[in-house]
Amino acid sequence: MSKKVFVGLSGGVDSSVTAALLKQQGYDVTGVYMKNWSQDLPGMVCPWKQDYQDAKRVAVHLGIPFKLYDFEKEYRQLVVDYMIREYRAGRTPNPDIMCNQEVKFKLFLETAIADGTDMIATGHYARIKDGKMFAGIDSTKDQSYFLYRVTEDALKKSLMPIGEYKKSEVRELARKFGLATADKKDSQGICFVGKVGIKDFLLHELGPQPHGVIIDQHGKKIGEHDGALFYTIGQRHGLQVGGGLPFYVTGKDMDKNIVYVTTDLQDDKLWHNELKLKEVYWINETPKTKSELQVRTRYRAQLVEIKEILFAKDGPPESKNDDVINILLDEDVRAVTPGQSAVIYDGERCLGGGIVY
RNA sequence: UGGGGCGUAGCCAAGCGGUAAGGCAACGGGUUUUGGUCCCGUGAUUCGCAGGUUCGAUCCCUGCCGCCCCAG
Repeated sequence: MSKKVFVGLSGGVDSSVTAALLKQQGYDVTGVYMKNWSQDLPGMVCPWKQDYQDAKRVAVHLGIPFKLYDFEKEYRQLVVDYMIREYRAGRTPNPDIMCNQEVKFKLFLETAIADGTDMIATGHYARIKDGKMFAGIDSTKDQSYFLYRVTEDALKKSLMPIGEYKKSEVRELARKFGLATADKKDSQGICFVGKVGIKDFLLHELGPQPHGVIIDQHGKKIGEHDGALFYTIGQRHGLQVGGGLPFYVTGKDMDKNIVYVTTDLQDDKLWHNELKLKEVYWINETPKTKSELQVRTRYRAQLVEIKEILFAKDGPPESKNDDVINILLDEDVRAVTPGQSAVIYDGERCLGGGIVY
């Protein structure tokens, strides 16, 4: 009897092709639409119904069973609340990483297993071999960055067939399979916030924030902001201040409600050759200190060579000793941002990573 | 109320007699399963105001208004 696999169908091309490929490979495939968010937001109608229908259409076309898992409550709690909490603390979270860690590869996996499947599958551009994770073949679409907090155990029960293909090939396959989603535009932005934009979403959730001052590299006040929590390190637009050169955010003081900026692209405050990470997670074994490793500080960014990893004894007060590390780099990296993730690679292999603090 | 300088789009800023550069911001679009970055596109019938000289003025002259600096 063939292996049972539940494929997360989002209504997009990638997951559609994932299901088609697995079926072609002889798996006993079931399509599952995860309903994580359905609420309309000011200026945007939530596309979940459309996505659900597209997912169902694909399932029907492929002749596979189709299910709906309603995770709205959990998603709100695990992903959205986390995101809001982080922004309030002045950090810049990555909700999609949290979504993969807590929802797709934990809640969905557990629910699906309990529902009788052997494995799950998703339309991620990454490769899994023996519980190890590797970058997708298409380096321009590689999504392993978003998956570094998925456990080895979960990976062993997961399939990501799309990781073996380039995006253009996936589109081609979709057409070949006759999938309705073949030419559907790629989704972007946080899945649920979508077109609205993070600032509008936070404004909607938290209401107007106290305004404060914007101070440049010379200590001079150059304008006012409408809430420090809306701004992130490295950010250029949205400050509403002009004149001469563009301003980039270099830091924030949440207590004083100050946003610091600079016009100097070489400003020391914009560049770092050391990363302090907390909540460090290794997918498999903990690597040796001085191996030849690389790190990525944002999605699709170039890998940067690591000079040394120091397993720190002290970290931020709330963290345990063994999940804090310092990474020394060979070159400077721009706009290292607290709350964001730094993901560690050994070439194509994704080893794990941590959260900048 | 002696001397000097300046007033060009929301901001910075070139032009100094020939029919308004550029940058920032903003807005629109593109890239992107986080935030951000990045790329492309869009602005003044008009140059503080009022007169004058000239074929023609943002550029020259006069007056007024506003601002800055030095000196009292």
